[in-house]
Amino acid sequence: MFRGVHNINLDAKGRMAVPARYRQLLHECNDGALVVTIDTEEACLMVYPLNEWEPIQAKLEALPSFNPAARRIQRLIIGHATDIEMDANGRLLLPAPLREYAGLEKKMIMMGQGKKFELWDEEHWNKRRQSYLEAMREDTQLPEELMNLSL
Amino acid sequence: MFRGVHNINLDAKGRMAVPARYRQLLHECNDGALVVTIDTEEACLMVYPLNEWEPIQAKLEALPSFNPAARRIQRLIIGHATDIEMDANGRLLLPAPLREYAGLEKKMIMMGQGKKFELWDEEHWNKRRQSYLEAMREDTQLPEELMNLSL
DNA sequence: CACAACAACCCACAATTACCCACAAAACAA
DNA sequence: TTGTTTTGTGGGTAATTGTGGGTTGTTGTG
Repeated sequence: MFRGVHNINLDAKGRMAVPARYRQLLHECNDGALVVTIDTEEACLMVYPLNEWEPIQAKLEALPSFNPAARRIQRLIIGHATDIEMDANGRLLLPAPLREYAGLEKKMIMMGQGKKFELWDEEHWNKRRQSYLEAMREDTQLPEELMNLSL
Repeated sequence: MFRGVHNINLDAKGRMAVPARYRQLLHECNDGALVVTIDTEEACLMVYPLNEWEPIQAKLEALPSFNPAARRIQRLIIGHATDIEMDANGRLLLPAPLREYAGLEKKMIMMGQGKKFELWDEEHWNKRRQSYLEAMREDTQLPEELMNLSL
């Protein structure tokens, strides 16, 4: 289970150093094999350990082929999903097309989200966080499921 | 299971280099034998390993012969399906008529989609991707199967 | 039968990537 | 503090991969 934020720098080759505390964990469960893909609603990337990813891909593939919305999601999410591995130094090389999608250049944010990580451009995340906070304070109309949530 | 995007260049003879990571996989399961055909909804091509293709063709052939829509699909999909093989350098020669159908000239996209690959003209895919993303961000009315999907 | 068009095969070079090593910076211990 | 270990960063090099094109063989056409 991943959680927490980390400020990470991308180097000139597009590599990011995974925080040391996660390295052993990632090596243990999949020998460092991960899958990175795009988030379709936000300009950010999602990173899954391989074993967490596989059932997701299976579910997406099972969607009906002639449903346009399903095809759209398959093309976007499976289409962008790329296998990556940590190198000997605990770094991940993020594919150029995905870096471009999320606007990742140097300063970025790595955020634990349960079974996956999210990667954001730092500046973009700061703005988005701000707008999320504002939305929370205005929104009186939360969905049912949330109204009953007790933190 | 195929996934991920790759930028590929077609050479003057209409050949594309398969990304190295897939070559061994393709050789192992069918000795590099593939089937390429058209996608009827989009100007793109679909490439199947031979063993994945065969049940699909069988299913299409089983459709009722007197149903005009079925005949249409059979003619389009089976009609355009062509056997191809990787050459010694891991390249595929794409048949000229299919290249023309998908508007493939030089810069193209190869996209893993589960049991198959899709081939797109780069520019065409970029436009399509953009429209997919816009649809994702607007669509409030997703089909049932998708509403409950948790990624 | 001769020719043209095309496809298969081969080789060689260019470009890119993966792997490795070395150092800098930070964290921790004594 | 000072020394020691861990973590983060940069970049060189060798190996792999991508690209172009020449030559030979095959197929179809006039």
